[in-house]
Amino acid sequence: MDDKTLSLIIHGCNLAKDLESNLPTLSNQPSLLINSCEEIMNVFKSATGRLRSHNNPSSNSQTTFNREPQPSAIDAAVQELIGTGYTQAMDLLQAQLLADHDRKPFDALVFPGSRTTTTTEMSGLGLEIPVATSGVNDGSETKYEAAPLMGNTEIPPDDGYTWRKYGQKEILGSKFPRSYYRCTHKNFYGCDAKKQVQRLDDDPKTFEIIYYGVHTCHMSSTAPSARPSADIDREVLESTKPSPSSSLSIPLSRWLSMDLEETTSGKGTNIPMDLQVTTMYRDFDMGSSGAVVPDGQHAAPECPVVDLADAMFNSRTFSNILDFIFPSIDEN
DNA sequence: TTGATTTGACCCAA
DNA sequence: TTGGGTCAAATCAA
Repeated sequence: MDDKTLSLIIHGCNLAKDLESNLPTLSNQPSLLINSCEEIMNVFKSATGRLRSHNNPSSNSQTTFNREPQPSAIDAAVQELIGTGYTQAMDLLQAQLLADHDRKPFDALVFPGSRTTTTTEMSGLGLEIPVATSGVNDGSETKYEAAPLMGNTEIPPDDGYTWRKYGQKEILGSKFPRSYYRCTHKNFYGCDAKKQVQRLDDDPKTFEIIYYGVHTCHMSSTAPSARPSADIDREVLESTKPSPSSSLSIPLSRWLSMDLEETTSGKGTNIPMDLQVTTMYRDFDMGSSGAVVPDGQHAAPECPVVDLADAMFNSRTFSNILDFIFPSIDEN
């Protein structure tokens, strides 16, 4: 797979993520929604076309696709992407691209201090790949997260918890003010979790989020709403039939991912549902931009669209889903 | 009406 | 004294 194909796939994922984050505002603008969906479909269509043509380099026709894989280091990474997990495969892809080509596929942005790295710019398309990393300090945990590319870029990305802003201060030597948040349920459940959010001086598109304390609100049997969506999903998936009219607020794409998960598990994969769910959260724990929750609490994945992609990529019926979404590729 | 945000004031540690 | 964290009244929005 060449860089452009990789760029297309990542671009599609980012577009889907942007669409998800702007669903509340776009829900009453069907024409914009249609345009966004079509754009995403076109990107993935181009990517699948390139992937299939790449698998058949001997063919002169671009309308006939050889489904037999042509093994290579990069193709192996693609297979990994489809077969196991998005995050792991992206790591593998990056490592192999670094090894195969004498250049960096992504520009690594190294933050000061003890933090690790995050990837940002994809060559060619100017794509941003927010990969949050964290460092643990004295009882606090620091996380770096990219600002939304669309919509209100002033607010930090949702991490699955509900926060109430209680202060904002100009910080000496910093260009941007620091915002102070506490858990919405502090008063009712005594939840002492707090966080401080501040934009980086040298990268205004990145938030530095410092978490203090542990969420105790979701431990109360009477406090369901503050729990991260990961926990909510786990329970919903374990129930027999989730209902979108539940009082719990779950983003549309998460329901989509659930439906896909149910669909794939019921259509021939022998993987138990519980194992599949575990795999999905394991993948989130291993990287990407999942929320970091102090003291080992389960992080709430905040990329529901990646959830969807993960469900697709983890599915053995992935190609069937693609055929369903992009039927014209084979028809042409 | 209720809950969230804003913002100036207050408190405290260095 | 100063800077950072928090409080709380005023304001805003759903």
